[in-house]
Amino acid sequence: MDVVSPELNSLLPDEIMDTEAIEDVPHSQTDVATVKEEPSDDTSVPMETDTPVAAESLSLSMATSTATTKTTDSVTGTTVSTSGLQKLTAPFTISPANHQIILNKVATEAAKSGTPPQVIKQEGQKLLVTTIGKSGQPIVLQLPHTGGKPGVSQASGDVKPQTPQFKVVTIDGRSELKPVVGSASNQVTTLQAQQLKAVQIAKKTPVSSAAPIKFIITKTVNSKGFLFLQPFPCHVLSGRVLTQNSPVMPQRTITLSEPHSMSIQSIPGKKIAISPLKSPSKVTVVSVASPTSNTSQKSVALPVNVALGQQILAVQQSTSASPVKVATSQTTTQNIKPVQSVAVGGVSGSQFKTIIPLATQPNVQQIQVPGSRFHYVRLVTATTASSTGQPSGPSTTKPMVVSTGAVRMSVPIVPAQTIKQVAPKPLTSAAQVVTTTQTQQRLIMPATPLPQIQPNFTNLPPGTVLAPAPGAGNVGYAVVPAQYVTQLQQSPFVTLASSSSFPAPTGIQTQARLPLNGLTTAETTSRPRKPCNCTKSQCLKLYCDCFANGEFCNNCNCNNCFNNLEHETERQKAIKTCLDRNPEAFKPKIGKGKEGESDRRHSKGCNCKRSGCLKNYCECYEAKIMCSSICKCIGCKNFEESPERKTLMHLADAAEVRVQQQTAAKTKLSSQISDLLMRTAPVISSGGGRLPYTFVTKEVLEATCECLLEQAKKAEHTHQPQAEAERMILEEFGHCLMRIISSAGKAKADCASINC
DNA sequence: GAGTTTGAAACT
DNA sequence: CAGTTTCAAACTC
Repeated sequence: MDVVSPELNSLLPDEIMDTEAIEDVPHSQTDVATVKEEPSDDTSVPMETDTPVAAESLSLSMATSTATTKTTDSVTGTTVSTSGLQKLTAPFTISPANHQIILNKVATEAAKSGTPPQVIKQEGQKLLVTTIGKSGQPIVLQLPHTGGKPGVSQASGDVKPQTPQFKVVTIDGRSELKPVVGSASNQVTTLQAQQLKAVQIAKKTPVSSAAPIKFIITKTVNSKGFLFLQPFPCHVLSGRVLTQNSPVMPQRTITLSEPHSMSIQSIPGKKIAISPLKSPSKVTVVSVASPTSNTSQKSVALPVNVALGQQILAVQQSTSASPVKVATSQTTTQNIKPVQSVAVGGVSGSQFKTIIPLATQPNVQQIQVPGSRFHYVRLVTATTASSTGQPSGPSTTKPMVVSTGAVRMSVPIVPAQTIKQVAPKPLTSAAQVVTTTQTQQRLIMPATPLPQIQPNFTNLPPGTVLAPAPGAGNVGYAVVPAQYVTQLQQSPFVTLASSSSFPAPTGIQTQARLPLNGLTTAETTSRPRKPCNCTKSQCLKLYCDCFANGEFCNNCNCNNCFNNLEHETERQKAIKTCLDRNPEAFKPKIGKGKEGESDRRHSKGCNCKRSGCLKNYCECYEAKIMCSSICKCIGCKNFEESPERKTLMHLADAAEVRVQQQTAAKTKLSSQISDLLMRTAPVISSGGGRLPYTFVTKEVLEATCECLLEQAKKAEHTHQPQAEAERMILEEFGHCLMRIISSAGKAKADCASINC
């Protein structure tokens, strides 16, 4: 699996327009995203795995949401409609191999495939989703200009679907494209701080076990169109996500209530739970359908709270290699399976729906990002069970492999519940998630088969992401550290899907470092955690700081480490054990005070006996907080009036100041050097010749000195004051330098002309 | 870098 | 819940 790059968010338009009409786009379209054709052996219609009969649609509706994206997949083709797309600048690539959608894939990749690169552009809002035609013809979905201004919100409550302007285009120029079914109701409401964008792509349930792929992406954008990746706050989820799968039930509904803008993604037939993370974090959820599942998926209800400005990405993948189709909940000329729907903010409608079919391969590669905690994401295994779903339509049916770019979810996840329906529940203030500019991204990737362990989401480490375990109808969870996704940003070489035939999108490298919301990745990423040195705990006990902080071990010095995705099963068990022992084991020990840091205190208090609580053995002291009444320490010197503590603090402050000064000095020096190099660089590059100072030969130097001496004599003869004399000399020196530089330039020009 | 100290976590 | 053991980080030399 490929990880979505941070720019994926940027790709999402602020506004998405629904389109019902399909327009053919010339093959020469330059703005089209590259689509890779995926040969589909499966002539049968790819359908959702979880629901045999009814297609599932996921819809997210938020009072504050401003953008809506909808994707529909009909038997004959795949249709994606989006609304509010504003910023689509990154290439969007679909990889046939894994049925994955790759976002931000480098253009070179597309070029390699021999297909024209697909680019989603914000301006034209042309491309949203591409599918690969069965015939090998890529399909390009194109969105016409909405005319709406980005960031412009419509009056809340406006559920009036916009006119579908979404275009589906095949590379070969044929209009075989699938009718855009189901008009996405586009509801735009005024965003207080951010705008929500959700894109949902629903796919019809495959008749055969062939891989139905569903892909849901929701995205939240602030008023500036920036996407924020933020850790999940450990808040209670008030909303519920309902993903129950029933052959009888045509639709699945996930309801999310959020007072603020939010985005939610749900995957039909799969369960996705997003657990609360650190407040500013965002979560990306990717669910993968199990290849072997042939039965209806278990219904799961997930209460979900979406934080303001947070973004959620849910990706559902079917394991089968069959072509993926996207179908909207609305009727189309073609058979469409029921789709799961997710309603947010109590607003009904298909708004903010994004379903993206993904490759079914559950390959997972460990990606770790320092500093963050687990994201709790509950992934629902898509069942590939043979469903009553309509057989694949005409030859136009196109298998689709999609890997999406990074998705952000800022939704605390409540323990999943088996609920068929979730009533829209307005988010309470308590459920609010604070949105920050943090750019961390979360990715949920397929996990190895997991035992039926359903950790208490409320107690999971912040930032944990649960990935579905492949299996028939089984819902597995893979707890993925929030850093997982972030690491992708930092480590472009890491791919989520090892099996993916696609090379890791190189675009992630550069894109990952692109400033998001004015902050660079480095700025927004917490500092790397110290590597652990565990030898006996397998990094699966709280002794291990990595594990205790909900992180995978990365670049650690540990031995026999099980704190990675390769040992997800063991890891899950360990987490469960810890939670059984202490439900708050993964919660931060240092609780934030109500008012500032002064109120911060250790949740349990320390038990120091010999350190006087003035060494880092003491967790209170280590956290730079004073011991409190709940501490059981002996001989504590870590209190306000403690002279020892003050002395240590002063020393520490002084040391810190020195370090900062040194750092600042180094930074300044480095900057100066860089600036100098930058100034000289043009000379080098332009002329390719010698630098000006290389012309300062001995003769030139002597001549310069003579000029300066002459100037000094002149000042002396004219009885100029010393200051004036110095000024004259310096001025002359400046002239000399200018002449040297000028001569150097001329010499280079002459040389260049001669060479020519 | 090796050894010691320390206190949280785990265990009984 | 208390006592003991285990463990890895912090610390010292």
